[in-house]
Amino acid sequence: MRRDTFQAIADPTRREIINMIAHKSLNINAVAENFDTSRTAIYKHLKILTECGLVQIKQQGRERYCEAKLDKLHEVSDWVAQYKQFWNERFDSLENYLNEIQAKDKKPKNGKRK
Amino acid sequence: MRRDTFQAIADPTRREIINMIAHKSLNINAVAENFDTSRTAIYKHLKILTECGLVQIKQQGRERYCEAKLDKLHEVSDWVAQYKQFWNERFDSLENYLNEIQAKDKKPKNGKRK
DNA sequence: TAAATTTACAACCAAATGGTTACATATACC
DNA sequence: GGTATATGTAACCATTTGGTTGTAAATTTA
Repeated sequence: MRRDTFQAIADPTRREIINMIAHKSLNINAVAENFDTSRTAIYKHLKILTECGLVQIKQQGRERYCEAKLDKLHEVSDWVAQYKQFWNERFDSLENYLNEIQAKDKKPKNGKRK
Repeated sequence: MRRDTFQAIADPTRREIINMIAHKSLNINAVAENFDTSRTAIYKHLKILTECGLVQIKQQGRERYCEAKLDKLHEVSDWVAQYKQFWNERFDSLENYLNEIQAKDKKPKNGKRK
């Protein structure tokens, strides 16, 4: 079974879980309470997320706190960033701005040719 | 059946297809030749990608050319960007750099408080 | 027109996915 | 100790996924 970051965030429930615990660690029951599926179903999502390294679970008494470890999301960010030229709006204008600034600032030898 | 951008790019074969045709449109057979699975399997991936709006197919004689339409990837970019603070390295330094530049350049009224 | 090429798609299949219920275990609380 | 709470997990199920083979249709090309 595939277990990578892309597959992990493909499921909307898992994206919600990430969103939920990114702000504040929650124990497993607390996470599950925010959904109308069973605790077991959420537990399985959490297991997938831990297996992918996006969530870390820390025991505290009888509770397990789910903590978001989102470093791996940079893989997704990197992959998508390759194609930012294709939806050039916001991001593109940010980059253009940066390029302009750099041009003014640093006087690079050659222009924007790759 | 779910059919969204996140699910579309969850499959590594589909990510490869996107990569392949982002540079240059290819007809369906040409895409399939780059994989060791059947043409039918690739055809199905292409169907999913078109249903998600990431690929557009244009007929040209008996051939269909697959063209990448990657605008929708900004959904993924946006979602991931929320969490960039969590893997602060490269991206973070880019942003810091931009912030510094802006600070020098524009003298903003208030700092980085959101 | 006949043959080759390119695509569409039906029918089928094994495995993965996302869910359930039921039960076991571990810890906290009285 | 006994009970309540929090978690782990087995067993099961329907659907989706990603693949296959086989066949049909459309378009060139000879």
